[in-house]
Amino acid sequence: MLVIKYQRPPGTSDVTPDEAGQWHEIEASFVELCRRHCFSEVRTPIFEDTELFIRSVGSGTDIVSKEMYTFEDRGGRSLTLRAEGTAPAVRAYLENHLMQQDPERVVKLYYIAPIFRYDRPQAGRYRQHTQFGLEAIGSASPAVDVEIIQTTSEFYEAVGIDNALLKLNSVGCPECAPEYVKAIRAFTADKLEQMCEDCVRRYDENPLRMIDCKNEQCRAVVQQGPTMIDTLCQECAEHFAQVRGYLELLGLAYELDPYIVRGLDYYTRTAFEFAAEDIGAQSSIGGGGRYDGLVEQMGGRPTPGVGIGIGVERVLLVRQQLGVAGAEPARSGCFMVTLGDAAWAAGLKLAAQLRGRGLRVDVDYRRRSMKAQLRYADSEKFARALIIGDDELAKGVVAVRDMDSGQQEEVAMGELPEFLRGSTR
RNA sequence: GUGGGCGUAGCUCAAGGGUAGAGCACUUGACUGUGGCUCAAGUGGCUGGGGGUUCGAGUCCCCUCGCCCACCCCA
Repeated sequence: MLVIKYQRPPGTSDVTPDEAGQWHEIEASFVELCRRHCFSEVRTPIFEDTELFIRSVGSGTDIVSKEMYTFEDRGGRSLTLRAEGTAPAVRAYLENHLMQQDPERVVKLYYIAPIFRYDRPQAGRYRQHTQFGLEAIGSASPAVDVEIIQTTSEFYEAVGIDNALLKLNSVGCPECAPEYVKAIRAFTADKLEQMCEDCVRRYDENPLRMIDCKNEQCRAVVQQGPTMIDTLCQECAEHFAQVRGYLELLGLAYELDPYIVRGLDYYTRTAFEFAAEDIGAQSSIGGGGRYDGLVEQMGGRPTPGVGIGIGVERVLLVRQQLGVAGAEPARSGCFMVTLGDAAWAAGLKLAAQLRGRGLRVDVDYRRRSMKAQLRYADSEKFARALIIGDDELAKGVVAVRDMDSGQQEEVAMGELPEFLRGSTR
């Protein structure tokens, strides 16, 4: 075997020509939905000031404490490869004054961006992955939460995913969230001996993590206890009720899941996640929520916001699992089949001319036999073979062969662009 | 970061101490200028890498790299 000297870094992947079509397909679906819903694209640098992520995501989170790709540049700045999509979008919102002096303007942004996290790779989890993201900054209206959810839901449907399950929760605000922490601590205090080691540790360090523990015994305990929804303050409870009302108004199905905890500190109120089955342990194909304190925390005026990140590689996994992977590419374009040196030269010239007219044309640089050229034209799904040999040259024609039907006719060389126009891209 | 499984041809997989194989794909031919079907032949391997045991190692042992699965975490 070929000795391969260099390999991709762990947890990264190449999108090969075979797969690129699928990427284009789902990117096009996403962009089209963003257009309909009036989200505008924002493109931010692939790295940011390290502090941006620490301050927004939270220094205690796994992302910040052990998953960031952080490095120092030659000027001594600490930079970090984009670990998350929301913080850079909010930074760009503030830095470019996208609110245009109207702090209540609803700024709807989308991005398609690689995200980097140092983690142990496994199916559906990579060190570089791609997120399609939506952010709506400037409004606290629960209808905005629902538009984010709706747009995402429409996206899944557009790319053939019909089994995405929306899980919904509210994590409250800085007023009421601590109440829940107190409540769950109080409830579990005398039940720790029934719970796993991790949860005993979490009791002190991060009690919220106890509620999404997968251990069955822990679940049994937690399910008897209070839920976040029970301890919401009146404003948060009202907001959440309205989110649910809008979801119902728009006919969006969801499942209440009081055990969703988001791993980033900036989330407030609405938290949601889209889950798909059968792609392994990493079943979340999109997740997000509201972040009403983030803009202010990053130096802006108090401004509410809500957004989502969609895991593109996981979307592709689900499509593969469901068998909806891209349609067979239709036959297209022309393959130039030439015999002999004079025909080869004429073919090159003709190919250039046809490409100038917008047609897709390739030639056989290997100068192989006619049989080999036709076999190649067939296997590469060309719609037409343009055959030129001494006979055709003498008559000033090209034999145009339809690769589906096998029908062939001679067309005068000068009339070829006209003949092919529209019929063969 | 912890535990477990797996790395053999471009792809999917055989061979479990004694000459590395099959199917598909690719190339060529049967068909002197006509693809898809059929038949035949051919190209293609330092068996992931390094070390060890042995007369002899895909095969046994150690190290290493990578992939997969679970934990954890997240999209």
